[in-house]
Amino acid sequence: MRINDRYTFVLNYFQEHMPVAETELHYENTYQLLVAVMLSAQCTDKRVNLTTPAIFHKYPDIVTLSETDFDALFPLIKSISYPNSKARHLISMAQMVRNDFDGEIPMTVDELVKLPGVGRKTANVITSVVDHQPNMAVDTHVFRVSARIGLTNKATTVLAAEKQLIKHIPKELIHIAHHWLILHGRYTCLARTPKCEKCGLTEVCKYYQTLQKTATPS
DNA sequence: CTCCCGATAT
DNA sequence: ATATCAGGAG
Repeated sequence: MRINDRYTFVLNYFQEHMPVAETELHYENTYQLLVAVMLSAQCTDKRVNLTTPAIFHKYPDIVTLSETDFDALFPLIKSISYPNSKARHLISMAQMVRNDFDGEIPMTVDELVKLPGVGRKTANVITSVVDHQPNMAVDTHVFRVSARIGLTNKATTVLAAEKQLIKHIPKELIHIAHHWLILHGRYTCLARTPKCEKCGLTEVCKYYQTLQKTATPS
């Protein structure tokens, strides 16, 4: 199957079968989204959502977050993955936004990645979700699902996967396709035990085809 | 490349 | 017991 036909099939499937794609991180503004995404590294959204209400109550904006210290913030995120790194990064991030960006969270990838704790994936999420810029954030789900269903061809790095996805997905669909891939990965195309019997993409899925070949006949 | 690093599913 | 979770820094 040609690569363009593959993309068309997958995007049409998501368009018709995926419910309204919304991020499951809870947030009410750009500041809260940035904090939530920074906390979500190697952690489930569900667990992040358990911790953010207390954080947003105690630190309602960049200024209050920039004025706190490690010992005050750490207890609020100690049950998240990598709490030490994330506590330090959150405070340093808020201080840099105040000092170098006039207190406003920047809205370009190049500026966002200068913030401590903010990498390319987080910067792509912020600019895509908040400003609808045609950027594709490649997280663990997007990377895995894209490889399995053949949207990315031999991409060994997230950057290579990002470039291929950007090249083939229409600009106006990129930010929603990002959510489609995440939700598909989270609820159907699971990392360890994918629910192929509930997936409508098996006919184009390279991973599924391989499973059929190697399956021991019963 | 390694390290960070708690909670949950399998 | 081990794999995985909206990754990033050194």
